[in-house]
Amino acid sequence: MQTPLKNIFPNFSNELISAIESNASMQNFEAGTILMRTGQYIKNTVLITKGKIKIYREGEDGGEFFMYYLQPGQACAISMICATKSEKSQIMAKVVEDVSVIMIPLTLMDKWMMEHRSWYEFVIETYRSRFEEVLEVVDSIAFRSMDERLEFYLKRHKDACGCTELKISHQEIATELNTSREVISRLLKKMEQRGLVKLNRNQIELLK
Amino acid sequence: MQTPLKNIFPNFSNELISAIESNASMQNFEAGTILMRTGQYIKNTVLITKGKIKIYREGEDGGEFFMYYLQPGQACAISMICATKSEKSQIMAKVVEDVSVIMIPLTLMDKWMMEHRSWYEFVIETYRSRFEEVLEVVDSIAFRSMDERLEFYLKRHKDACGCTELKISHQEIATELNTSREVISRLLKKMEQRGLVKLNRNQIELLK
DNA sequence: AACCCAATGTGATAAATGTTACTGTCCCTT
DNA sequence: AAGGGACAGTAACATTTATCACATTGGGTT
Repeated sequence: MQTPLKNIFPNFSNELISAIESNASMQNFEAGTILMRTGQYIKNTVLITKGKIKIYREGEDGGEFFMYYLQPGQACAISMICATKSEKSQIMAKVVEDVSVIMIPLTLMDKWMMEHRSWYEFVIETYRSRFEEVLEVVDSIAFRSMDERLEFYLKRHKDACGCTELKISHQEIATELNTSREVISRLLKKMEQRGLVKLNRNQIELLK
Repeated sequence: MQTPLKNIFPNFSNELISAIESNASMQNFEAGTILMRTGQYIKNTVLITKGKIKIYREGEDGGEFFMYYLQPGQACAISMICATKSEKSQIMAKVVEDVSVIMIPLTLMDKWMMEHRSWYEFVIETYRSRFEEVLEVVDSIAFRSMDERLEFYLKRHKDACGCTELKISHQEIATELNTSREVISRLLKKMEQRGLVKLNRNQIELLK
């Protein structure tokens, strides 16, 4: 029933795959589970083999600002970075689609860096791609107004789900962009008038 | 005349210091120099031994959004991340105080990860601290209004210069926060009325 | 069908931020 | 000393975003 690890992480060496299989534990979580909260200590590095996780930055007032998705074949960069020093998490991770994850203890994460070239490259590439993604998020809030940010948001969700119909409420979008529902409803209406989307109840169809 | 490398990078092993001294080149740049532009290919990892560098994210419209400072004992995380794949720079780096930097070729940056534990730890710690700093920047723009962002900005500049008198124009602050001078002038005036700062020409004195 | 409730639409208004225009001040250069 | 230019103060107005109030819609439940 399980997809072989080699398929999900094609760049991992066979030795690394063996090491993972004999040392790491696989766990499953249902949609809605909070995998990690801001401030919690990180004890494992997390690899995703199935499902989807959303990463948020939490505001002091309870805001949940959407940062990025984690998907199969990816790892949580924060858990890698913090793992080496057992630091506190700076982010919140929420399961949005039932996931299977591989938990790798801190000590191994560090040890494998020296032993497995393919692990080293995977970690570095994870850092790089997440850093870039976060920089794009900075762009979107630093330079753009809400209508452009909304389009950016929708595009990223479309890319993540691989479909054109997003099942998401205006309220949820508003929360994740740290604005209010009314603003999102109005901007979506304008986008509909421009022919960019088609609005249905609990669903946004992306036309372009 | 040179401060020994060991003083600036106390955690580097003696072997690593020797490797740096025999392989890397030291260069000096004057204040105002653009060390790296967005889109340029990165050929070296940069360590700072003297002076200060500011890192910006550039907007399409020419905006220069301030991200963080680089100071002696630190390295450019982007140059490390991108170095391994010779990627394009996602940021712009401007010298703000005459600097001396050590340029480390791509190949060595990567090679040393395996050979020198202290280099490995330095690189990982650089990633971690920069990632955290960028997340704080995200916070400031995602959750806070301009007056709080201004206070955050001033605090970071105070920390970087280690003094309470910032020599900076309102226009420069406005550019680096991607807003307009008038807004900054107004907010600074309010801060002065609240007793947080004292305003002089080309200088802002931080009182608290 | 009658009802409930979450989701959405929309107008009115407030607050924050951006823009324009103009003034004054200080410093440097000539 | 006179002129020019960068810097700063401020008023008036425009735009964007946030907030409040309330209406409407549609799906599910009883």
